[in-house]
Amino acid sequence: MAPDRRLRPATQSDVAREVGVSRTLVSFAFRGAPGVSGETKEAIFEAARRLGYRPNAVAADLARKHRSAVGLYLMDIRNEVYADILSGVRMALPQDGNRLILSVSRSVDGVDGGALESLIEARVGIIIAATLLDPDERVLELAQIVPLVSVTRPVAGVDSVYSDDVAGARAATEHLLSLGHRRVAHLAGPIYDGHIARRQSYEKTMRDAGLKPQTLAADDFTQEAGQRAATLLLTQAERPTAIFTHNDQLALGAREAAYGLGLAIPGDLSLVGYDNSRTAKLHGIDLTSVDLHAIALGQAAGTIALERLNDPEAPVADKRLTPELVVRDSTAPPAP
Amino acid sequence: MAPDRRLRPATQSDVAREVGVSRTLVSFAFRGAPGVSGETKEAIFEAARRLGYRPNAVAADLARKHRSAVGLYLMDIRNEVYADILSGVRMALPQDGNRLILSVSRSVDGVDGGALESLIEARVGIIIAATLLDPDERVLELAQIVPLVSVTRPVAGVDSVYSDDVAGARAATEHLLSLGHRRVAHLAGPIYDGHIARRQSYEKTMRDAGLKPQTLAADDFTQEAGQRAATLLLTQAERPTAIFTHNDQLALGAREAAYGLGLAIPGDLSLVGYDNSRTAKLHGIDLTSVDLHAIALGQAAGTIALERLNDPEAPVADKRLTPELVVRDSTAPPAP
DNA sequence: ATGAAAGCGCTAACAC
DNA sequence: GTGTTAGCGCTTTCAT
Repeated sequence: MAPDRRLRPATQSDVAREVGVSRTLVSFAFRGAPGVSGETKEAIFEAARRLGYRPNAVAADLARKHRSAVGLYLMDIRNEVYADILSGVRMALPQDGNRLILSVSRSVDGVDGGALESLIEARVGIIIAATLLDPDERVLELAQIVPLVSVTRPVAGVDSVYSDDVAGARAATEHLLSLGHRRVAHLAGPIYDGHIARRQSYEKTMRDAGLKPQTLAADDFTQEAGQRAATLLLTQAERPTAIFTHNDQLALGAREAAYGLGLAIPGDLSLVGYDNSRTAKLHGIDLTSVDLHAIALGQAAGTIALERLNDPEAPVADKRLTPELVVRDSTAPPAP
Repeated sequence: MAPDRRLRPATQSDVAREVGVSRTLVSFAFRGAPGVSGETKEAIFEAARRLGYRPNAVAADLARKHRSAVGLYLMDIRNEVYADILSGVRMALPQDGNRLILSVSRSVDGVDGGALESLIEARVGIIIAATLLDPDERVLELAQIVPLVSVTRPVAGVDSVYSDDVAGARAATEHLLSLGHRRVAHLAGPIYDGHIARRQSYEKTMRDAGLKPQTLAADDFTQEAGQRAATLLLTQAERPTAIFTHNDQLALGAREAAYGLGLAIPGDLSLVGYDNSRTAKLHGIDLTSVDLHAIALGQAAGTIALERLNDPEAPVADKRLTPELVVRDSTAPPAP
């Protein structure tokens, strides 16, 4: 039967007392610091095991006046992109050493739950945030409180890792235009200052082609919101022959809306998403989508976070990756 | 310009000095403890705001010898079920008060990253774990180190909240049998002691009907693993006319495998998943699936966690919810 | 209503 | 190689 650690977890003092040495040695032993004889070390580990001692990383950070935990903020746990970013971040962090504390904003009910706040209170040393929706000034303020790496969105003066949304949205829009579409609509996410590059790039591309952009903002980033908004878009007098959406979830919603109205894809409506999620690849879905290389994004963010942790004075990082349009069967020339 | 808190975040002492009172009063004020005059309180909050003081929840926990953070372990961030559980847990936790620290096991690459371990090191007061794959004894050991609530899986002697997998798997299997299928296969997840109720229930249901069960374990819980395993299943001499899978991701993989082999669903193959995920509901996917009410599961777990935190001596909770089979177009009678 | 002092589990000089 | 001591930011008796 294991010792009952529930009442009072063993501490370094307990281990020290058990072995008959000072707390310092126990501390040194556990951190692999030099200056502990092999024998003592053995004895310490032995006693620690027996007592069920586990280092208290939190107290250690407090004493060290140095926060080793990295906080990862994810905007939307239901979006695969964020799972990929998490994966990437993990790859970049050393196996042990840095603890990773997660915090997600909206999960299904749109409840924020003070996700960022909880990271700050947990006293992480740095926050990797994907995706921040706040205005730039607010992000800068946050970065003042705790070092921040902004992922998927560039913020001047703050370490940023992102995909070139301008290029991605342009590629998507041009793909539709090159197929012969003229009434190409854009289904945007909710309006947030920091998240409008795709929309702007779409609108510019349309105007450059001499066409009138039509953007509709959904009230959320979810499939349901996409369905609601797309229904509006598709029941207009002159409905668009193609829709480019801010993300795949919105595209899937638009897809449901189209089928609900009896429209075929790509026969009556071409559809381009953004994220290149796993669902987009399914047989029968075959959604044309822009891949933003989320795993690479996460990896870069993790690396930058580590550097920032080690050197607060390092120059601000600004890393931009190039997205890639993946063409599938949801896009085709418009019906004649 | 905001004060630069990066160099040294303001502490209670700073605030106390600023106001000209003792640290104790600042502490009292921030916790709403009685015994601080209205005026002093005002002055303290004012100074705190000016200095950009933020309470250090971690240090507070240390001093209080009481851990207020609740840790949430999620097995698979790419599975919607876990996003729903997170939502439910959040609903149950009071807005402020308890910090929620997340930790996920496999994200995309199967890297564990010591997810549970990191929760323990973060010194959470209780861990809500969904889904633990370890054998019962190991779970009991863990629960010794820190109170644990097991979600989606019952463990004797440990607070548990789960869905009735036996009933769910039976309903799924019986549905296929009632359609007239006789060669019904089961695509299970990787073999873990704690996660075999669905498989066992399927096998029992088959035998009770006088049929021979055929179970194949995928090497992961992912769509890719499902596709690999299902390809094996479907290229046998006598291929099954129906497959019941451990979860929706495996079902989606089986779906890809079927299409890859030129088989129609449900014409040549009936398919039943588990989770009733959003993808299952998509037009063109229409996957028959078992809903385990993940949000309710999370809510119950959160409630139980709070109770356990307040009363370590409370009787062990065992809460079982009833799942529900949702029939869609992926199931039909077998071809004659 | 307010403050002094001890202590939470740990690290980090600095002695010996 | 080992021990002493003074914190880290906070809570909590116990005085005043």
